[in-house]
Amino acid sequence: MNAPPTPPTSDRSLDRRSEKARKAILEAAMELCREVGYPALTIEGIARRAGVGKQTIYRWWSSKGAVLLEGINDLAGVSTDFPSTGDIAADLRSQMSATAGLLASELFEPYTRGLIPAAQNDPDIAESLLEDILQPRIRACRDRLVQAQKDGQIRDDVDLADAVDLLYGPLYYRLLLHTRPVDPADVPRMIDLAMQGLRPWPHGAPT
Amino acid sequence: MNAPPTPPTSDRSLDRRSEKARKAILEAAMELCREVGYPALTIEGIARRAGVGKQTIYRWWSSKGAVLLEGINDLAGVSTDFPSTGDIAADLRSQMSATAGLLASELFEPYTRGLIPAAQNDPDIAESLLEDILQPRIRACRDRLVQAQKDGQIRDDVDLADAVDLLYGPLYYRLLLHTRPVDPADVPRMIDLAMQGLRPWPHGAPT
Amino acid sequence: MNAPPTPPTSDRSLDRRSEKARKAILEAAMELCREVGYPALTIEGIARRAGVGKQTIYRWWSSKGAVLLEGINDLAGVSTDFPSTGDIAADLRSQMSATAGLLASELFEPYTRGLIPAAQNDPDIAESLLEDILQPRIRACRDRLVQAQKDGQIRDDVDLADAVDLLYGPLYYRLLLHTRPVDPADVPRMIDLAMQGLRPWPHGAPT
Amino acid sequence: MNAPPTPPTSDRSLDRRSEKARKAILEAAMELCREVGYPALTIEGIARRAGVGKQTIYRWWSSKGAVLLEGINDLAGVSTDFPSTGDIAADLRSQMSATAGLLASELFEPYTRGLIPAAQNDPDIAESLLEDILQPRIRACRDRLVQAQKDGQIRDDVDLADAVDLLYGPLYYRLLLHTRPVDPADVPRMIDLAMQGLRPWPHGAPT
DNA sequence: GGGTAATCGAGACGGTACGTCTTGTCTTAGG
DNA sequence: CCTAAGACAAGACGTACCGTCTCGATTACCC
Repeated sequence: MNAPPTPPTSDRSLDRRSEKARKAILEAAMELCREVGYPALTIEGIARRAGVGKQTIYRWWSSKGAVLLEGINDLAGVSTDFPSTGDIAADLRSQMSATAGLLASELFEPYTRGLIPAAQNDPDIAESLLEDILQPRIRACRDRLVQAQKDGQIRDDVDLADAVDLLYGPLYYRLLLHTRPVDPADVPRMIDLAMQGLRPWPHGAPT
Repeated sequence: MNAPPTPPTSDRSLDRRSEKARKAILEAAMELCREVGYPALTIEGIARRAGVGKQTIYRWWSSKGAVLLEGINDLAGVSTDFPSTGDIAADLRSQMSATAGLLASELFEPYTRGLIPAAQNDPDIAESLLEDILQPRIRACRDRLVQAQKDGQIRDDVDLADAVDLLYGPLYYRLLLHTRPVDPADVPRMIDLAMQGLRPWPHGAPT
Repeated sequence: MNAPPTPPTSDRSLDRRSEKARKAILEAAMELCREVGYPALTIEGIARRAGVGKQTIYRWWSSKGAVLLEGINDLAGVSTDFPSTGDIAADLRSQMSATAGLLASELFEPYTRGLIPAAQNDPDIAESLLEDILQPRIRACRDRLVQAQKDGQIRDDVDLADAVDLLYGPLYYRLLLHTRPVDPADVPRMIDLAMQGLRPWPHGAPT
Repeated sequence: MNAPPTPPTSDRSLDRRSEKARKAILEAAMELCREVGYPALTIEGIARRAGVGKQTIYRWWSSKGAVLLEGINDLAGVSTDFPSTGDIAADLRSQMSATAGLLASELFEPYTRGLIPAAQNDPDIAESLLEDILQPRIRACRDRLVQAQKDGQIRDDVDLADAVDLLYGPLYYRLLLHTRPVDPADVPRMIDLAMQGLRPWPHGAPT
């Protein structure tokens, strides 16, 4: 789906695409999504703000969601690596606090307000979102958990995909259902909880 | 926000509102949202399918999201009570499996595809969704956890709001980010994980 | 068409129609037509301004044109009589100057802006307008012309229906085509012209 | 007001306007006005029949009246010239009979039923109607009358604007007030009347 | 270093939906 | 039974965008 928008890694000297227009479009889309929200975000509006013809957008992207996706990608950059100090709890704390900070930042509103909603109704967006944005980060986390399990810091019988869900789930739950705002300060407490569990002691010991 | 749609319990003799139209609208909206998705859901389309004038929708609801909200509310009914057998893990399993089943059911697609996305961009929807749909269920869960804590089945120092996030987070994470489909069969495993935590017993046992 | 709106001559004590509502409606309609023009005149608007239910209008009149018709009728009153001093030119001058004054008056805008236009597209309005408003006045003029012809002040071979057209035509021509505003001061000149004709002398006499 | 609808004489290479759409719109509007009348004439209806988006109408015209105006203009064409045989009465007869024929023709119903009524309530329409349709014809008539006056066929003291009113007034009077249908056969009689006047020859003069 | 082909800004086009307004009918209370 | 009030199905209003299309005017490649 995202094929035409040649990624920066490919040979840009072979296409006549205007990098200036591309940047103006992504920036305009991100700004507008923050200002007016995703439903009111409009291809015409993006073109107007970017000083670009509508066709230039339609030529390279298939929907406003696809534009935002590329915008977020540019924004999120490549930092998918996970710290590895040897202490899994500490590493989770540092990485996930940063993540929580990003999710709560207004810079990432197009992600929350636009992409995740769009993904619920557009399989192409859903796939790109998962593949391009989420999976690299999930994989990085998972790799770190594998190491932690080898190090004996995580029980051997724990399915690490489940572990990722347990760690990141609460973050997105608060982000998307608005029960409580996402707050990096809460992250360490939640990590402790996930590590220790709710149960008072090993297995059903004394009353 | 949901004030005008007087619930059937209030004095309908002073209310000239047509119950027939109301039902036709809610049903049409839910159907259409499932069929064409939330972005393509249209007030005009709802009116057409319901055999109703557009004004009749605008008179009582402020947006397509508000219509869906009432539709989901009718659908979800009043069953917010939580089982209480004395075994918290068993109770969570039975309740949360049911919840996972609903979330995965296509009947609830308007909730996933429509309401949660809409809530990201419309504070009124967000508030009603939280107040009318989520909070009653969260409260019910929380009350059960309070009991469990009293019974010594949950550590005393656990913040129960955190506990709710830890339990329900993974469900919504999978639902909305599409990393893995929501599956009731996975629920017991996730509950065990949340109860026990990731960490191996500190040299045998905890406190 | 105008049957239900019982004329003031019939027994109003036998119907339960509210005279208060009737007057309020007529007045509101005339005012609004002057204020916003005929196309923007609305049954709802009339009802609102008159403090009356819409049904009360629909019960007694078939269209906004019919309301105006009755309003104009009330306004124009019964004075259809033509002066008869023995001098036809003088009588025409006095009568037609008054007519020109009325037509130019803003009180009669609903007639110009509403009824005459409406009559072009609604045969019922056209008929009532002709029968109730115009014909009585045309007849009065014609009767006076008959007398003048008997008195030798008008050629015997003149068709008096043509004469009426010749006299009143220029008035309505200016009124409705807006070539020049209707001005009572111009009336005597036009009457002289109609009486004398354009031709320099009897029949082609000297150069 | 008629500025945007660039006439075919101007530089169409800079004008991206679709001539096909323009023609379809004018034709549809004229047809519909004849079929359903002016009040029931609708921009949506015109667009539907013309197979055109509504915006394409709103882009170039300000109201349904403006569309009809252009349609009538296309229809009436450029034939504003007046015959000049030397006999003013004969020339008036030939020209005004033709005019009466047009006014009575159903082709011109949009003019009678639509434009003239619209002009009563819309100053823009009134101005364009006068400027684009009426004045050229009035001027042509007037010029012919000037010649006739020079030729001694019209009294020197006659104001020729008055003369035009006297000649055309009766036509429009019958057309718009529906006292009698407009009939080209009546034209010569009315012209004779206007030329000779109503008054008997001063002391019995003519034949 | 001109030819040429794709891209650019611009914006008209046929459409669909918006949210508002009015239509004419119907129902409800109150006098 | 008439009234004021106002809900109802219907549909037009004028506006905003959709996604496609056609214009010249760059622009940057290739020969």
